[in-house]
Amino acid sequence: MADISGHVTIEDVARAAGVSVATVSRALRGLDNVAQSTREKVEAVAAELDYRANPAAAQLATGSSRTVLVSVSNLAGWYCAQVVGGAEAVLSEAGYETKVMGVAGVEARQAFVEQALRMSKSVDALILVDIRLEPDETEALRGSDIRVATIGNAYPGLSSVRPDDISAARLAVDHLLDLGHTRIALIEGMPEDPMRTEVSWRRRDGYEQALARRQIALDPDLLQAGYFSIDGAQEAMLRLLALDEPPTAVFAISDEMAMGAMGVIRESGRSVPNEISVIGVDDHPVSQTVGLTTVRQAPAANGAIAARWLVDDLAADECNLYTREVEIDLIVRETTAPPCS
Amino acid sequence: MADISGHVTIEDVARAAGVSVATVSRALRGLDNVAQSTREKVEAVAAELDYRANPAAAQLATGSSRTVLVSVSNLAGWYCAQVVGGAEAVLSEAGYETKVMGVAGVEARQAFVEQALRMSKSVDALILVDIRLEPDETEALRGSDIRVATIGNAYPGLSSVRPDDISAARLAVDHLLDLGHTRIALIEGMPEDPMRTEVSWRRRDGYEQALARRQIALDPDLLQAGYFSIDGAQEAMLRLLALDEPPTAVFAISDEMAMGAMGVIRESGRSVPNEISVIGVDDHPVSQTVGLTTVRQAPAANGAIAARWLVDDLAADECNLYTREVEIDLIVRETTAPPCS
DNA sequence: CTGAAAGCGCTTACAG
DNA sequence: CTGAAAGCGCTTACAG
Repeated sequence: MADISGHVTIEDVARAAGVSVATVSRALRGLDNVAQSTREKVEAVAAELDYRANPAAAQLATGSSRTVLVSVSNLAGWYCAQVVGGAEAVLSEAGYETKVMGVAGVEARQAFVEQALRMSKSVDALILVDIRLEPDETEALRGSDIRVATIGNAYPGLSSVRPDDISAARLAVDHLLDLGHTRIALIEGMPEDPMRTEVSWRRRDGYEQALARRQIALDPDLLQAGYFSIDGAQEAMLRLLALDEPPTAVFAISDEMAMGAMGVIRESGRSVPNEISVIGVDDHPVSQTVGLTTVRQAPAANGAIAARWLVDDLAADECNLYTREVEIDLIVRETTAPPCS
Repeated sequence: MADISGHVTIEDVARAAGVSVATVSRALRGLDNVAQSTREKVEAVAAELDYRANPAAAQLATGSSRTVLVSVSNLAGWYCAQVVGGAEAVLSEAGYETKVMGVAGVEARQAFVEQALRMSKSVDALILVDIRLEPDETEALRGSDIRVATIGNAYPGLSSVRPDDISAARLAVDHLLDLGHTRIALIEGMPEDPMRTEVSWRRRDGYEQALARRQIALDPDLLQAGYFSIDGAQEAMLRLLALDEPPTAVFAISDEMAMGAMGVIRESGRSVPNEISVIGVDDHPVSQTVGLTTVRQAPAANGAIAARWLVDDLAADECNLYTREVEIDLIVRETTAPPCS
């Protein structure tokens, strides 16, 4: 911490140690063709001078930046923050730095691949979380020289990790069905393209499948968009309550939306779960405190998995295609109960 | 998106456009000493070749990386995620990339400044959120050539933005006092050093001041560490309920902790707010859904403010010292009421 | 085991 | 307005 020496270069170290810059470079990076005594001297001098290699120079020479970019749809949201946190932990552990980029809104989405490609020179790999890719974009990414892994969505030729969303949704809906509900609402993400994420429609698929198995007809009135936001879910719930025949249970595809819905239900004077059951997905940290029944997913672990793949491939100079579907569990708490009859 | 050309360099563009690399460099960066016709030709060629400047090379030549690092104590937590999100939005808007680094745990904390300094060559500025600095570390940072801004804490010679935590805490406690409570518990962050953040003790100061003004003696039993986590707060609440004379109100210095406490209170069969009032700070998105009374702070805005300072200074090639204390508001909802007597 | 030298892809005085 | 050339600070064959 002592020296604040503006700019100590490898040359300064070489001079002070009485060796060539090549030797300094080798010694400091731990290459094995360096005499032990030389290495020690170089290390001592480097430490004394408080030398730190300039990564830009190293990158220019080697072509590797030792940083990975994680692009997320909503940097500040719980889900994305978890993924970023999980990824960053393994990356920094492995000696990589992590860059983040938020891709919010349609315009950002449009420019995204272009921007990612531009950054491809300053990044060794890319983790894409919950960003929907068009086929030509998938193609462009696959053709570029950076490795990519996606979380939440899966595309041909790209590594991906995601929960089995269809099963997750069926688990939730079956739970409600088992309790005796038949009028089950779905609060989903985006109603339709262009930002609509795969997660949303996969969970809807699960919802539809679960109902179909029990011969329950789909009622379009019970499908409401909540846009993955609390506000959106609150409005969706308001619409559901205004129905001639409101649902007796609601499945929201995120815990935050489930909590938003619960708030609205209670404000309307109805009780959860006695009059309306609510179930979410995530197992958000506060869900436990409000007793929300949910389907757990562990986004931090997903981020860590993707980061691990990338780091391993980078270290081995390989480029494998990995895919992983992670398990989900139903966590029954106090917001679900049989319908009151 | 067409070309996946592994490596188009400035030289390729120069050759194709029939000019020198110097001219390409000037034209593409919009410098003004370039003939309009030349610029157009160069731009056309660059676009056709899908050329993107290698940032590492630019950085080596200019010394600037156009990226800023934001270091946070808990990347995955709501508060930090908000700050990062707010900062990233203004940074990317201004053409900067953002790196993140989690500094969790004591070991990471120890190595932190060293690491930040090492990264100082690949970063133009640093935003430090809720990381406690020792005087010599502050000194080292101030002496380095990167600009730094801190959020949550303030240090001599470094720019900082933070809420007026003392007032925030007083606002919360006064609210409880005004309702008639006198036995008010505090669930704080870390009980003591080394990771204890300034926020925690500032809010405790506010708590103590508010009580002192009303001549209410401090009861050490009512002070419990919640470690800024839900689990921690739940345990703290359990200890409070086990007291011979439990509190009639609790002030938790974060909403998540407040919600954790609420859960425990309700599980114990007591009602909120009838038997025990609860107030938090943050205005976390789900707080609204559970009706939690709180003191609002806007971490995303703080991140944006700090980022804006840095970007402006960088653009103007200045290095100003900014400080800002942001306003906080009391949001009264349904978890606070007069004590039952 | 070590050094001299070329090269990575830009930017920026310096001439013209 | 434009070009030739030096330089940014590393790494890596290539010799020895």
